[in-house]
Amino acid sequence: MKDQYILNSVANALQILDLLSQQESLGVAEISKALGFGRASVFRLLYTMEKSGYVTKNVHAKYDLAIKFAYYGALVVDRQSMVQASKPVLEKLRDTYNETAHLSMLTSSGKLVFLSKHYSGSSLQMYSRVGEERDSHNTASGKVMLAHIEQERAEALAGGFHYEPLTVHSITCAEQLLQELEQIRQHGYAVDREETEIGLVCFSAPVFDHRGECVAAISLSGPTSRMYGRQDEIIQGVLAASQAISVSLGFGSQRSARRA
Amino acid sequence: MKDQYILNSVANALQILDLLSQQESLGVAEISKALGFGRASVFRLLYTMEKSGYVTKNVHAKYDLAIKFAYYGALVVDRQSMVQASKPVLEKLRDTYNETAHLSMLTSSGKLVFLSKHYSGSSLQMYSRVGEERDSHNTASGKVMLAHIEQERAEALAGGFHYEPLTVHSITCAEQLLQELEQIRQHGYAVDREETEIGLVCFSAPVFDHRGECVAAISLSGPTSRMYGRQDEIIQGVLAASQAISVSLGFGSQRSARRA
DNA sequence: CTGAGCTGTTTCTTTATGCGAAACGATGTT
DNA sequence: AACATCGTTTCGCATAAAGAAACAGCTCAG
Repeated sequence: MKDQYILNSVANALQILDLLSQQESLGVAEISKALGFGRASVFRLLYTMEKSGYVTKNVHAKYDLAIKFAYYGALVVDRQSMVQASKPVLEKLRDTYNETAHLSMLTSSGKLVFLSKHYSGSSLQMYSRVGEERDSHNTASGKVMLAHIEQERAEALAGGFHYEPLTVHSITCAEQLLQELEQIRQHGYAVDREETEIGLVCFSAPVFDHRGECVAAISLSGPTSRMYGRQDEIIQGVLAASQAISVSLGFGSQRSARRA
Repeated sequence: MKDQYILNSVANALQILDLLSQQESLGVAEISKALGFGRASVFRLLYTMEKSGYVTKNVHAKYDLAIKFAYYGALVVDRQSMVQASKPVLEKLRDTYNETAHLSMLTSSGKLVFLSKHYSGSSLQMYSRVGEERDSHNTASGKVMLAHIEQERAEALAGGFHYEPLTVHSITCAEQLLQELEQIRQHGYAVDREETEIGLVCFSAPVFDHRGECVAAISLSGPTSRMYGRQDEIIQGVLAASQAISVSLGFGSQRSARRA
């Protein structure tokens, strides 16, 4: 009895979808080998998912994720109220500094996920795509979110992270992370100083909803050369933007319980 | 024995996802009522899908599609080679006429789906979102695609459509549709003259890949007032754009078998 | 305060269903 | 022509999914 409520076939089907997200155009046998399910089972799983419109079979009997994912994906993103609320503010932020602006939130597993991206005109800019997940502990927005959720949850998450140093500036342990979270709370913003990639700097500030909960974070990202020279100015801009979004979500209109 | 290869639990799970796409924040009991499954079964299905990251449970034990859909959706769209190839061309087309440009393709069930949308700056523009599906028989791009796939498949699809007239200009039967497809093949482009909505006009042309297959269609949409005045000019622009995209997909580089 | 009527979760039992093994037919390769 | 490998189909058995019903927690009305 591994997990008493897991439905085997459903979990297997979803595993196939995950596999198809990593690699396109897979056949029955390939999936069978990769996941260790019988060929017949894989066939039936794919057959069911094709009839339901979640995968498509091409002429060579290779399978792919269906375009339905694009539609559902767009729905999911649009339903996050902060995406709508942040759009004009982030566009203005992007235009003011001509750097890429993001809106992000935490997943239930404590990773950071991008909800929207507003491209700078520059040809040198951060790679990312909406829906993508990153480690929270080496991104500015991830650290901002961790700093503003319940302390005990943040500590639990921090204890579970995998601190692989990506650059010489990376955070290497939970203690270091928790210490920085304290500073972030004091300053009201977070910085990623080339912690994931040399040359990439990122400033981030929290977004609060009507209950005073931190539900998202915004960030402005760009290359070292362009970011450090006008650091103070940019931080002020990011902070102002985050506050504007919070207000449009109803923050401060009631007596919102702000955490210490 | 309805469909011998359908896996019940998998199909049920996917039905729940479809339901969650229509309505957000549903509880176990609500889903149970809507789909006619037992409460226990719904709970187990949702439990499995949550562990696999396809749905999220919020604090009130209400379920929603997870953000994973956004990521997978972006992957699916990006993998369609014509999305990349068409981007610069469609941006230029949009800028030239300041109207909304779309790239679309047919689904396996013969509906039209939007692969990319390039917004015009105008405040009056067509509503649509990437991934959304429309009936093929009353959209310009749908008709273009039908006109350029295998004749017998087009006829089979045309016979299966549901011809509900949306405006006085709508196509009302398969014969009328097939007749128009013939004209579209002769002219090389299709027009939607307020067939879905009074006031909305749309011009579309086919995109061919390296084998000479019609794999997509592009379109330019706008209000009657702005479209009809420069009709000929716009049609030329759309045709030129579609040919440019076809060429960048390798059309014409080999001896591509063009259909009659 | 209490009881009715909702939840979501858990347990249990029975049956149907999903599973693997193996045969089949079609393709393509050596 | 023999072989390998693919997707599909069949079959029988053990398992796992489904439903009924008990349970616990909640809200609300009287």
